[in-house]
Amino acid sequence: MATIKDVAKRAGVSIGTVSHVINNTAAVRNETKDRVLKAIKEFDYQPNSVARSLRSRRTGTISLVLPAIERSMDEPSYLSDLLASIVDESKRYNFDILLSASSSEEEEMTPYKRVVKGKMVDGCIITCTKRNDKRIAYLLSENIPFVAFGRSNVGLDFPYVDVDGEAGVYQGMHYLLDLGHTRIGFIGLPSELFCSEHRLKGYRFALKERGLKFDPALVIEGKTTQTGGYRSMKKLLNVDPPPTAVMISSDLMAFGAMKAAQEEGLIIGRDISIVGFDDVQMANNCHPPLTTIRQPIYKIGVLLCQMLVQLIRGEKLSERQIILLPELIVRESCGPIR
Amino acid sequence: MATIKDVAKRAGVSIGTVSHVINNTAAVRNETKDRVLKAIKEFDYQPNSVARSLRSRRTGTISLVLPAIERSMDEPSYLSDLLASIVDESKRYNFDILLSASSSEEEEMTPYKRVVKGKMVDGCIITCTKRNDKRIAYLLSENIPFVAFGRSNVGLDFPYVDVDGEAGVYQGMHYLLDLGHTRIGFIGLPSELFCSEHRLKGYRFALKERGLKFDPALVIEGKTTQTGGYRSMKKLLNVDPPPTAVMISSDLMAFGAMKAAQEEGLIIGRDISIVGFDDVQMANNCHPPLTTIRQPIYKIGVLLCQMLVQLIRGEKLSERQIILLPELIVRESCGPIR
DNA sequence: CTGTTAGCGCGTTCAC
DNA sequence: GTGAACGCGCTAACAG
Repeated sequence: MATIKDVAKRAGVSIGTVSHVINNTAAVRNETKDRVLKAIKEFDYQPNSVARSLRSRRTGTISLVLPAIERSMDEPSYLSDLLASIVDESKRYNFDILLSASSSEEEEMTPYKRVVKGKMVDGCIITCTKRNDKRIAYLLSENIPFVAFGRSNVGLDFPYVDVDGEAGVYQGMHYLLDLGHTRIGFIGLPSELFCSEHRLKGYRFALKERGLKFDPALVIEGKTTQTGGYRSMKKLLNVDPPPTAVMISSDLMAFGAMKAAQEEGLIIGRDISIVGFDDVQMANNCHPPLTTIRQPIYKIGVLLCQMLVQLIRGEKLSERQIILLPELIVRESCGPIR
Repeated sequence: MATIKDVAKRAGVSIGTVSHVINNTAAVRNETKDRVLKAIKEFDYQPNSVARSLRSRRTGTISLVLPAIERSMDEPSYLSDLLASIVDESKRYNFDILLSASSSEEEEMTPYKRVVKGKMVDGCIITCTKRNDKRIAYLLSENIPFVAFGRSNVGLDFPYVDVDGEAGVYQGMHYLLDLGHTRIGFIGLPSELFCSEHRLKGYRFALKERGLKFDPALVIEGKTTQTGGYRSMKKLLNVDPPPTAVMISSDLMAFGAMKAAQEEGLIIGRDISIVGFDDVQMANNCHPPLTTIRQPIYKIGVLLCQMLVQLIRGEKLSERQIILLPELIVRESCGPIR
């Protein structure tokens, strides 16, 4: 494998000069430049990025650690969509993405220490923020550029992009209430996820506003999987009397819930109304198409990237905390009370 | 940031000794070892992976370049599922995944050169193999460990895992023919994808076997997106007479096709039968659930990882080329001819 | 404009 | 058992 030395020798110049023409870091006479370029071409020379990173302290790589709680990416959750947009956007800044998996909840910090402190990446994006999220404190203390998708309860100032989950759920509830539903179930996220409480708050607030009383039997906390949604829905349908509508905290769970309802012979949008949260791609492609609260996930990925890149470049963020408003997308999974 | 030097100084030993205790590469007296370990803990020292990679010529990272043809990962194609399994499996070998995006068809090779020749990764997985795939020749010539998901027509011996697309489509066709369909459409993949021809072959073969003649009007080549499937289906439904069943080369396209058919007022499984290919997660969750040809994608990801890791370790592959048999999964998107 | 040189942080001989 | 010294390939000062 050719190194910069070989190129220098072939071109009859010093390695410094070669470096300069590669990085355009100093003016080089055209003639010499051409010789260098020619040598580079001849060897099909490619600079060793590892050596380059060691020297320059930059890797051109962003870390994304997949949370253990997500059971990796087996299911079409928002995470796939987010990753898609991050991949797209990071490309624009010539960053690659280093995907690591945390094996378990306890070892949650291991990949961060290895990847981040080991200097394999210039910064990282964290998702799925939790209450008392250890990662945030760690990254702040180590002074590593990072951006979070989601707020947290740690009393720390850190850059994030989040969606107003309370407002989102409130919109969905408003819609269901306007359809005449009064007995509305709620399938929530695991309480360790910080966003779970916002969504629940939106549910309670909408209820309260209409003078409806909060019935704990109608509120279930499920795992963030299709199976989690499926099971939660089954439970909800066994409540007496069962809800006529259900607000669900993620589309993924909503898909499972739809399946559960259909198994019970219910026609979704007629016998039972369902509102999801996320608006993942598939929400528009299932049958019936799912009415849901759209997180502008593509935009979120774009913002996360842009902010992180700014941070990496040492620029100051114009907006350090961004909260986006979600939007109700009406499709066909809801109907009026009968 | 603490380096190995700091640790050595603190422990009152040389950096060589520290290196030995970290890598367990020589016997160190227990007492000294403890001192080193203590110093490591005190500094929360983490070896610099970049320096380590430069020296050892290993990065512990696998490359996956997202093909430009897939329009990244915006849609729930097999790629998401494959990535999920690769992430899971690579974790078992302590490999991270470097995700890069190729910006355009012409610059297809750029990310490979940069990432692979730049020594950022120990090996790579390529997907979406094409006819005359340049990447294969390149990686072979550079002697880089790699494994492909998919065969190619290049007359080269390279390690791959693939699915027998011909047999898969044949199974689907067999099923449709047994339901009494004789006018069966086919939505194929872009012909640049090498697997497109196998699938078409399965279609033609099944037809021929039953003495049915091949009607070019019923065969459409679409982009591998939902929109591609949607458009292809619309075209197919405009053929006179339209097909009563359609064999589609990917689930993603099938989802789009289902939408197209439903828009025309057709009941899928009654008015028109649809068979997909892949069995992505959503195939079981759409309505009606999609009858499809299952690629054992999780297993494929696992095999790809295992083979690549073996290659990286310099071991010989027991099986250098693996072709898996797909399986017909009968759900509800097909019905008998009426 | 071009060459020389000093590290970046670590692993690895090879002495001791 | 332990330490000194070299070099992985490159960038960035600085000198000329």
